[in-house]
Amino acid sequence: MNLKELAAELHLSQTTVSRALNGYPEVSEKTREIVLAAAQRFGYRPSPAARRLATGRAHALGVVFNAERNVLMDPLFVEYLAGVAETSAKQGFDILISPSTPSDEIVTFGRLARDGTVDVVILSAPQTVDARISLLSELKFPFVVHGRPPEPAGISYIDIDNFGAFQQATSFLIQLGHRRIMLINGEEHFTFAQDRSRGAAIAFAAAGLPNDMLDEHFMPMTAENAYRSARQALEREERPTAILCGSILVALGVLRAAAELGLEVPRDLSIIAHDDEMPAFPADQFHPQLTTTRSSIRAAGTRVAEMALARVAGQKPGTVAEVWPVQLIVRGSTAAAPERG
Amino acid sequence: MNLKELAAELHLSQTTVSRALNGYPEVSEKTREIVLAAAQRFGYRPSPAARRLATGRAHALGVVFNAERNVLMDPLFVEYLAGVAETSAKQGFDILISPSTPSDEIVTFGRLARDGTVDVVILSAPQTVDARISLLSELKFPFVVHGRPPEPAGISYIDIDNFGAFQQATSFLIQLGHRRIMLINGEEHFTFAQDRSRGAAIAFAAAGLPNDMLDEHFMPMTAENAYRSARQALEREERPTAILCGSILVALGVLRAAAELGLEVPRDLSIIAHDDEMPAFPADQFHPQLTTTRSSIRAAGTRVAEMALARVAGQKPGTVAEVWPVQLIVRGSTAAAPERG
DNA sequence: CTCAACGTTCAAAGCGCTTTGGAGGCTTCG
DNA sequence: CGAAGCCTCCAAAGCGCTTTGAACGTTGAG
Repeated sequence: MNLKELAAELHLSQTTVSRALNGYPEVSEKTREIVLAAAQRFGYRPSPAARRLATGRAHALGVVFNAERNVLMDPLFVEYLAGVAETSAKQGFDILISPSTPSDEIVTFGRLARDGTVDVVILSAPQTVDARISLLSELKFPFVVHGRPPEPAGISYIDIDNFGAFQQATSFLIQLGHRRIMLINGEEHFTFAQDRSRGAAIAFAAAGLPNDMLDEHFMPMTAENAYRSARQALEREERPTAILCGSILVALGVLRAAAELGLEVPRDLSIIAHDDEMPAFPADQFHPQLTTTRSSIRAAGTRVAEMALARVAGQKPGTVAEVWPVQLIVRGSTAAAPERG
Repeated sequence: MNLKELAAELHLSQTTVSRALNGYPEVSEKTREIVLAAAQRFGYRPSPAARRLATGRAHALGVVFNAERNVLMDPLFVEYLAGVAETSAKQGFDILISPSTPSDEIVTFGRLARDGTVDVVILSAPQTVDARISLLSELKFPFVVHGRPPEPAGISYIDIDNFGAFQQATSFLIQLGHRRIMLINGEEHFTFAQDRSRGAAIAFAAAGLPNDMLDEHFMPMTAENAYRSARQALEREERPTAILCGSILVALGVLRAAAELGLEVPRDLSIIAHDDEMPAFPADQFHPQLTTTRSSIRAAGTRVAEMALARVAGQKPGTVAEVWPVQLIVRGSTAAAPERG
């Protein structure tokens, strides 16, 4: 059943019926009720395609799915998507996943923006030089960012306090007597990796320690990469006594390296990992339970979707710039630094 | 630039231009070339919304994202989605993710089918009694299944040989002298769990062993659940000497349980896990490296997307019914059963 | 009593594309 | 030479909705 038929059924014009259904004021309450009742009764559902054509708004929100990056980075993505999905569903917005390879990612964004298949896009994991942001800004296409844009002015974003988290974690380790600390960070070109790096550096500076005691490594945060780096570092004479891990997966690799070398955590090695709360890998289910800096990526997903929808509803870009605190949760993977041998 | 303008520019009718662009035969090669060149030059891109309205086809493929289920089940989902995304992108199909909770999942499917926002839906993890399949069949809405439908007749699906995989794995363990074998399976209502169960049972029967030696547990396949079950079982007097794991995550939990109890793998306990090839957790990066039954969930994703697109292109349902073989890869987590104590 | 103003409703014109039913020109064949 | 047939192309009618501009009755002020 379409609008025309419904209108005919009611002996009203399409105009009136349309307006009644969409809550416009220029229709009397009595008629509105009748129309709504009839719509209900006939199970009328407006055609999204027609509405889209007529209004020019897609009622959809775009997420670019960079297959390679996501597969590397995250089981996190599911959790994040769940958050996005949740709120957007509430508002009846569809979520369009546009696949892309790193190379044609920018093309994909361009297409999304011009095609009108979505009204707004969500952009994750911004980089220090981010062509996607430049492009969308230039096209004046609505977007919001999950993570810290390199130049946040005039951009709505939400991020967790990566800087604070790693500063706090590093300070904590220093207080425990650790001096040779390894940081297994994400790839250098991501802003979150930079923030974490700065956080750790500041903690060293604040303690009056030379920052060459911080052994920092940038890499895609997989368990395997982490394993390799950790193993190599732990085999050295002057091995680190603590390792800061960019994610739970990284911690997994580090734990394996330590186990293989007969090092006991936390006696011989302290570990702190950042935890985005993947339900599949609860930090407290490890052995030993992991000390973490915790923030919920799912909550971030819901919030970023809200922002995206607000943006569609007309909210100015740059209105929202939230930085969520990150909590240091001390569990069993950290201890005082071992005595000098 | 829209079709009308392009046509005017070329001094041709919209009809001709449209046909030229869409490869219809009733337009001369010469004109077609001119049109294509002009379209290229002006950067003309047809409006998806208009096309959708005119043709009634959405050029999109639906994946229902059951937040709760997916979050529990899988980091796999990302990998799967990557596969789907890959092929659908090639054909210019969008992917629409429809979130749902378990309770309104069926409503979501109904809406998708009736709204015309997608042309076909992909359905994963079919259950022994599956309301989604019933609904879509009844509505005569095109769909394809990833996994084994309870009643496969007239349904296009692709599945891996869960039965064969677990039969093979179980037989292998029996040959190694294991008798008390534990199976940590997925939830009972999934067809894949049933198939795996049957596979293991048949292996016992074939070896002339009573099947009460198979200690089978059904549960959501998280590391934590697995840890709990494994720990409990391994603490018993008559503990299992081998554990079959439904996924790599399950193996992770089992490994932890074994480590905590001081059991060495594979000396005291053999482990075989099913491996869907999550890049984040390569089975050969565990310690010890895991013996697995392997199949690529990503490849399955690409294939199922192909099927979905073929279905849209008019292929009859039930045309495709592929069951992919699963390979047993023997690595370091399996060994001969320990001597009777 | 007249006219302006208001509250409701409507007819019709899009939105940008596809597709039906011809129309015109050119070739071919009886 | 004329009719049939083919190849190209076109005008116009939708697809199902929103939205503009106008019309209609009713009311209230002057």
